[in-house]
Amino acid sequence: MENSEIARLLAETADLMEIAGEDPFRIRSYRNAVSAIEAYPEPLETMGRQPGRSFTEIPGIGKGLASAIREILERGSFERRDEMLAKYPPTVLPMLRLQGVGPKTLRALIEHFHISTMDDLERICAEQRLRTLPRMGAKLEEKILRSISQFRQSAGRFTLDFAANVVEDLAKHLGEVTPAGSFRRGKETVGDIDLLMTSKDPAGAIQRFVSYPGIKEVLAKGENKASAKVGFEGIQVDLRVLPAESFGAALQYFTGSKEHNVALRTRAVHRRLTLNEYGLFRQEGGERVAGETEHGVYEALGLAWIPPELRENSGEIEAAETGSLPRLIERSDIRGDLHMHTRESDGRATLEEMAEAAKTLGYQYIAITDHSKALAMANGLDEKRAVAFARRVREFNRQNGGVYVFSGLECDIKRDGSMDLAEDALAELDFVVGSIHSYMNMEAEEMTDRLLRALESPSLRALGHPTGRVLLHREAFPFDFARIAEAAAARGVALEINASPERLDLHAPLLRAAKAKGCRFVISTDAHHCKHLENMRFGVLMARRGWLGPSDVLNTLPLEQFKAALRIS
DNA sequence: GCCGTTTTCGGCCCGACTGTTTTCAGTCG
Repeated sequence: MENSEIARLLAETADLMEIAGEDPFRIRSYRNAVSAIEAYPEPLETMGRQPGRSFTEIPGIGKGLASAIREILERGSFERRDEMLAKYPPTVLPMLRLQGVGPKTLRALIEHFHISTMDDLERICAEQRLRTLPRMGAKLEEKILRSISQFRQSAGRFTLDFAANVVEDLAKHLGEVTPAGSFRRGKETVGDIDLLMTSKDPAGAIQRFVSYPGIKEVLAKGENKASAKVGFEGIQVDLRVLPAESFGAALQYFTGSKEHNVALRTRAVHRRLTLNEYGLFRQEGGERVAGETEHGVYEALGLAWIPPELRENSGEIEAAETGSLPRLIERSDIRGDLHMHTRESDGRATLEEMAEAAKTLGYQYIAITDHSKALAMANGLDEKRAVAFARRVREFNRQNGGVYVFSGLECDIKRDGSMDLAEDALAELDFVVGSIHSYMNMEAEEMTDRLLRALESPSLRALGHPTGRVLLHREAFPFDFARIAEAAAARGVALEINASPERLDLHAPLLRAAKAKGCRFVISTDAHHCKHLENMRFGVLMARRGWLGPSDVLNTLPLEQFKAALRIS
């Protein structure tokens, strides 16, 4: 069993305990354990088999949780979870994710209306019965209904990191598979996963697939194709086993997008060719022109091979025809990571651990950007602590020859657009990221003014997660993006591509718009522990979808050039 | 439930908004 699954069971139990109104400190311990386990580099299952070792080695895990973990590894659940599930069915849990619904409200709803699903809650709100409860009114009914509808829209979609884990696991089980579909295009959320492979023994490959232990339900099983729901969340995976001669055509076909494929097929027809998932053929005589490789298919259509991230029929075919496709940024171009948190605020690792992890990734530099004081819950830094931290970082760099650390801050942009910390304190820091974490329900005009004012701050280097969206959860807040991009370009403030798979903010259309306005970018992980640093790849995918090359992204610069860009000696 | 002790108990990040009230509980970050 994976660490993430153990963490999920504990988190679910903590949610249920919260609804039941149990001791908040005990619940906090569970939540601490969840993030400790998620961040833990070693599989607990392996660790549990090693004599002389105990889960209490992990900070945040004591005797009680260690025994719960042992129980989970033995039988897939533990006593307290079973108890809680006897009280409340797991179907109540998704309702906790709705805006305006917390554990207390949910408990009141369950007790008064005996609801157990989101459908029940929707009905209560639609019938305007929620308002019969104390302290609940029409506004909450509306808010919940809005939130339910948004939840429905995102249901059945998954974040990229989740899909990546499924793909990696399946690849271990199946051998060489090639993902296609929106996953291969690097779309920020995916609905299902398409996997392709070639094999001399298709039946054997299909059999291996349907016997994968993570499979929840086999939806279809044929000679060359099978579909199944995989994992607890039930993401659909389609596997296709193909003959080698049509692999490239199939890869092209199943990678899409639909719009891109329509344009390609039209192009083929103009050339008296026909393109399908089996290959590219002459209309007269049916002779195969291409199909073994994707490159061959594009070449036969008079096009350069198009990177999957660009295949949205938004100019890439024209560029491929004229040989003007951009040289896209790659993960190996990245020299540093400029947004991360440590224990100083709400991160889990120390500055030293982050620097070490960055070194392993081959980086030359990082910026530590903990939260500022407005995020009290994250133990954000005030002026005094920020300046002291900058001193500590300078000391670290003197003593340490490895990765160069820039002192930074993720400074809250307050309601009026001013910075959370005084400018003289910010001036002590090397790299200030400005981010909005509150008052996201402003009108567009007010929000635009707020961001414009923030961009006036002389210390600001980058605008963090600029639209504030959280995938599958919260929409971007409204503002005039074109004006902000123009102002950022004029002020020399970089726009962040936040690589956290929950955000992936900015996304492709905005990146292209911003690039056209002359903006520069940084790709940053917003890591809260060392493992998160690996999310850089998702940020790079986003940048590629936005047609960005290395010269558009500041953290491709080697250390000395980056310092020069910041005017740091 | 964890942790660290002033070591077997007592403390454990908190400030502000929202919608509902008419003084504040619950949510959010």
